[in-house]
Parts: sequence; C-alpha cells; structure tokens
Amino acid sequence: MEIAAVIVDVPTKQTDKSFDYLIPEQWRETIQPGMRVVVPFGPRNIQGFVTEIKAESEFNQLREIIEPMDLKPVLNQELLELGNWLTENTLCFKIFAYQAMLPAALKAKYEKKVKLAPGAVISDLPEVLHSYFQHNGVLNWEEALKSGIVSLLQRESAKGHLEVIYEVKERVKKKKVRYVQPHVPPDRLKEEMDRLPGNAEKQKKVLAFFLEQKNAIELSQLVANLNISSATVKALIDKKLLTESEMEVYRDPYENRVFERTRALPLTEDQAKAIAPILNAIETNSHEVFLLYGVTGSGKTEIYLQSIQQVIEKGQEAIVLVPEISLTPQMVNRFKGRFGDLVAVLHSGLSAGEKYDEWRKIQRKEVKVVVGARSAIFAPFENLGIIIIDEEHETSYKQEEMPRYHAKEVAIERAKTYNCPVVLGSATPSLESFARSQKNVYQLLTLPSRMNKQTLPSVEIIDMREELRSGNRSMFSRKLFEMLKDRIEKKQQSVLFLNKRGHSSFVMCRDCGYVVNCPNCDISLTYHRAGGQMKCHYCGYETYVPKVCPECSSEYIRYFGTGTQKVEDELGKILPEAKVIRMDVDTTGKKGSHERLLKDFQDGKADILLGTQMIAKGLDFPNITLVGVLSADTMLHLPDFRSSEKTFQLLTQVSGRAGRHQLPGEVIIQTYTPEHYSIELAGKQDYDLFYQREMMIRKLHHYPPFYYLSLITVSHEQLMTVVAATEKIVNFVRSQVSSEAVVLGPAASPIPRINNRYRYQCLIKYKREPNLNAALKIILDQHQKDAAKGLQVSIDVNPFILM
DNA sequence: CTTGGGGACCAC
DNA sequence: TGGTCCCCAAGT
Repeated sequence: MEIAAVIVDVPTKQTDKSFDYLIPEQWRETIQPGMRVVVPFGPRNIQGFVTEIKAESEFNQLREIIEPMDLKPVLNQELLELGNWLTENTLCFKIFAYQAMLPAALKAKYEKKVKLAPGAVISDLPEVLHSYFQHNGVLNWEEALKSGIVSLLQRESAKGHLEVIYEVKERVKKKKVRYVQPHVPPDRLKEEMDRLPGNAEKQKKVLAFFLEQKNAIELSQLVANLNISSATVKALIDKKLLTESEMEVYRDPYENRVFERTRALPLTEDQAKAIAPILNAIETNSHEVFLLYGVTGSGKTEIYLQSIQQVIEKGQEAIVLVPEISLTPQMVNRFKGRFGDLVAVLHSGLSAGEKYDEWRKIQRKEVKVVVGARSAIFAPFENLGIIIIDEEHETSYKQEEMPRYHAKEVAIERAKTYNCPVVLGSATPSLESFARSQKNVYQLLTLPSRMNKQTLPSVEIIDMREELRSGNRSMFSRKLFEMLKDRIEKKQQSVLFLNKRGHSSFVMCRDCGYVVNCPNCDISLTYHRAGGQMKCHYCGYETYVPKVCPECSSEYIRYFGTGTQKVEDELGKILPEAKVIRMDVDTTGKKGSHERLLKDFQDGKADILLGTQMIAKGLDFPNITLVGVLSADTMLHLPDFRSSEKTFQLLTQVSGRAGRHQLPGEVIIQTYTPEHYSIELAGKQDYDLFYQREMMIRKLHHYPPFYYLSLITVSHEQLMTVVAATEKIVNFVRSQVSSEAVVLGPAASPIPRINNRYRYQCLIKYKREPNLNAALKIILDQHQKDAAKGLQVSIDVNPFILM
C-alpha cells in the first residue's frame, strides 16, 4: 500500500479525476485517505486530497508525494463519499466539493518565487538583476512582474543561473500562546535571585514571583502583572532558570461572554405532540424527514433544543442550520445557554482563523452541536443524531457558486447514511417542502398557535394608490404615520421594514427618464450616499453621480427609489422627535455592529428600528408593538417564479416580529397592489390558502414543485458567439430529453450582460429525465475546449435564482 | 531568418 | 492553472 490517489487543486474538467502518487517511505504509516498533501503537478507544487490508498497503479512513472499537510485526515470516509455525491448531483469539480466542506483557512495559498540556482552566484547574473537578489537570493514573482523583468529572469533560468520554485502555504496558523515556568527547584531560584547584581531589579521581581507560584503562566500576563518587559524574561530563560513553552489555543469568539444557562422549558400540548415523533425517530435510529410547520412565535426553537438534548444523551451529535441573517446573538444565546461549551458556532461574521478553530473543535469531538449557516452542513461529525434546518424556506441554503448545492439535499443525504432524522422548520414552508409533506414524503408536524396564547398580530393593508389620490405623496401612509406617533407617545417600539431589492436607489433623470447604468453590465447602478457615489453590485464599477443628465442636460437628476437612508431622512422631517436606528449593509458592515445596534434597540435607546431583510428574522423584543412594511410589492415584480412565494414569506415573517409577548401587536403593510393574492393572504396570515393558490399557478406554468428545473447559462464577450453556442446547446438538449420536458431558449438572461460578457440561457423544465444528467455532463465536456476561447457554460441543477 | 503571439495539449 | 511545444505571420 504505497500509492495514493490524489484529487489535485486544479479546477478544470481534464484534471477532475484522481492522480496517483508514490508515498515516500517515511510517510507510509502516516498518510491516509482524507488528508491534504503537497504533490508535484507538472512544473509546480500544489495541494491535493488523498482519496484512496492502494497497492497498484496503471501508471508506471509515478512521482512522489512531497509532504502531508495534516496529521489527521480533514475529511472522513463519509465526507469523501459525500464529495462524490456532490460532484455527481451538482455537476461540479471534485476539488470544489472537497474545498466546500472545509473552512476556507485550509485552502492552500500558492507562492511563486525565483531564486539563485544551487552553485550559482549573484555575479553570474547581469548587473540590472543584482539588486533584486540581495535578500538571500530569493525574489517574489509578484515583484518581478511589477518590475517588468520577467523575460530577463527567464533567460537566466534557461542558462541555469536561476530556478523557479513553487511554495504551498497554509492560510492561517494555529494560534499559540507562550507560557513560562521555572526550570529549576525553588531553592535554586532563591539562590540565583540573591546572586543577581543589585541593578537587576526586574529579574529579581520575576524570580520572586515564581517563588510564590511555580505553575506556568502566560508570558503576556506575566509581563503585564509585573510591569516588566519580555526582554527581562528572555534573559532568565537564557540563563536556564525559566523555560518557555508554546500552547495551542482556540480563538474563541464568545470567550468573554457569559451565557445564562437555561433548562428545558415545559412544553405546551402542541409542542409535546409535535416533538414525540422526532424523539421516536432519534430513539429508533430511523431516517425520516419532518416538516415542522409552526406559526411565528409558536416555540419551534424549544423543540429543536429538546430534540438535541435527547441526541446528546444518546451520545450523538447534532447540526443546526440557520440562515445567515438570523444567526443573531439572540439565536446563539439560546443554544449556548442550553448546551454551553458543547456548541460550536459557524457564521460569516467570524474571521477565517476563528472559523477554523470552531471547526477544529468539531473535528476533535470537543463539541456535540454545531449551529451555523449553509456550509455548517459539512461539519465533520461522525455520529450524527439529528439535522435541523430552521427557516427551511430560505433561499440562502442554496449556494450559487460551485458546488451549487442545496443544504437541504445534503442534509437528507447525510442523514440517510447516519439513519437519523432531519427536521425542517418554518412558519412559511417552501412550496416544495409542503407539497412533499402532503404526499407523505415528509412527515408534517404542526404548531398552530403561538405560545402563551398570544394572538397573531392584526394586519392592515394600506393601498398606497389611494394615498396618492388623496394627495399624500410621502412614503408613509397617514395611518402608518399616526400609529408611529402613537407608539412614540406610548413609549413602545416600532420596526419599519424596507424591502431593499428593487428598491435599490438608482439614479434617474426626472426630465427624460434616463437611468444611469453600469457600462459593463446591463443593470442600473446603485446609489450610495457615502461620497455621492454609484456602484455596480455585479462588477464593482464605481462612479460619481453626474451633475447634469448626460442625455438631456437637465439638472433634475437625482437618486430614485427608497433606500433606507432616504427613509431615515424623511422620518427625521416628519417625526423629528423619534430616535431611529438604521440597519442595512452600510451600518452593519463592521464586525459586531449588527449586534451593537440590536442591543441598543433592545435597551430602548431608540423608538424605531429601520432596516432591510436582516431585521425580518429572529428579532424577539417584548416592546415591539408595531411593524410597518413600507412597500410590500417591490419584490413581486422580479423576474422570478418564486417572487409571490418570497413576498408572502417575507411579509409573514416581518409581521411575526410584532406582539410576541404581553403587548398585542399591529402590522401595517403598504402596497400598490393590495389585490395581489400573496399580499392579501399574507395580511390574513393564511398559509394554507396561499399554498393552494400558488400551487395552481405553478402547475399551470410548469414550475416546481410540479416540475424540476435545470438552467444552462452561456456567456461570452461577443453577442453572436453566445447566441450561436446557446442555440446549439438548446438543440442538443431537445434531442436528448423526452417530449414531456419543456426546453426554453435560447433567451437572454434577466441580466443580459455582466462584466462585458453577454449572457444567454436555456431553461429545462422536466418531471423525469433519467438521461438529462448525462446530457448535461456531455455539454460541459464539449465546452471545456471552448473555455479557452472565453466561452463559459455553467449549469445549475435546481436553480433558485434564474438570473 | 528571428521573434512573438495564439492554440492545443498535458500533468500521475 | 501554468508550462511547453508547435505553427504561422510579421518584422529586420
């Protein structure tokens, strides 16, 4: 067993297979499947994942593995196989599948350098190069590029004076802390202390300290406590009186936080009924998928907690997925409060190093529960007892880059291998999930009422067209204004919700209607007040707002739409006494600011919380009695078959923020299309009726859950090339699928150009197409060679965004 | 006859 | 992805 099959870190179709390497003698015992290794590949050294150890290879000129990067596999057997499943189901490269399972910190960084060849000296090189090789004869490739001396270097390397080397580096280091402790018995310390010259006061102080306590102490603490410098300590170490040691520590993002421990709460009758089948599945190790459908505030989290409790008692582990934006401190508190140090938290707010450390806690089996966003589904547990997906309808569970996986599907796949239950929780289940529960593919569990018998908030829908007709041109209806005023007087809090999407403040000329677009992408630029700039959200292009309209030279050019900033300004005008906290990407950019703003609001430092999506979820403050949705219909008009569903879900979620405790809540929804069923039914909080209506429409238009979708997107700098290539693909797909399938295209993508590349697509709607996967693979294979010509073909199986 | 740019192909 | 090899076309 001396050969390792390795998946190399080169994301192309031709290298998307394993390469065999000889394991050098000294690593034979060490290297195992699932470890990262450094291997020579062509001229350079790169990272790879060992997938298999074997005795023979069909190749006879094997090269040797350079070194292992891990002492312990980072992927276990189950995850290695899950990688194959991911590759197969999302049509991605194996290397992407494996990388997606690991914290970003474990992805290799490569450095290319030029150094003097062995035996060569600086004087062999031409004069101009001498200065570059002053520092120990090594030059960074980046610098060489900047200085424009590449061709010179190539000539010298051909002459054998220089050689090019490739280094594989880790992204983060394990965090280490330096400790010091006495190296000799106390009497020796005393002796040495007396022998020190009188001016060595500081050293004496240190020795005196260690006479008192002989345990190791953190160097930084010692330095701080005794008010000395580390040089003093170093002197004593050099004299061999003290020793220094390094200890590996975890960066704990929550280390200075005290979590109030909670115990299991008594369950309501509904909760007890809902949890029973879950506990039963845990007990009997059976793989079942539960859809936990409970209205907002019905106590789903307590069911999660008690199920996990059971899993832990059984000696198993649990994964809890939460959408990124609701992974709030409040949510974390509930899990840390119940399970303390047994919980690891993974979310985007952590630094790469912190994420890595949380991940290592899982790998070393120091925790039993992981709470995290989408990628936490790959937590390297080996004895899973339950997987919970909260807010299962959230679209953020679908990854939009390779590997384009949906966390729900991965969860079910993993749960199958471990024979454990999956719980999907939501107040507004996705149509797909609810439909499956109707067909008994998932088992439906319901929590029909709120805990502590609170009624759902009363919802009023305001027709903004009416407001306009009666002369109110502001973005606040009279009713909403009155109620905001009322809450401020009563010292109760309000939440104002703005649906940013579609509301993005674009810049438009009021005279001729000219909209400022991105020069590279066919999309309007978004206005950012900071610096009066406009940005493209797709390619990052930035420019200043023009003073006059480039089309008609009118001076009436200004930003349009209702950004949160604009709402804040307007609130300031009409309700100057109101204290407002604004939460959006601009105010929560910095680490911890999200948390701070919420804390301020909780502490009653403001009357109104104004924000975008990020405030729609998880907020649970007792004093909120009014929720206002400024414009409910903005996302309704997006080119997305799920827009009605998303609107309904969002409005229901937002409404759920009000009146969760003693005080009853009220909700105002402002809209220009009050007659639309998703708004009307969100107002009535009638999920069942919405489900029926929406299902009819989906059936009519051949959309999920009645049909599956696959989306092929083709892009190229030349419009004609894209159209031609897409046309070919469409024809090929048509020839491969049954007559039952609907193949749409070639059609321009909803965003027809991004970064100067034209985009065309082909959408396939189908029920059962056993050959489709193979056909899609052929398309990817065929276009591999076109990739060099700049033609990109990407395939999304079960896309969530059709752009 | 050199130089350099682009495309095809390869890497265990 | 980076390298090399090969071909073709423009340049001295």
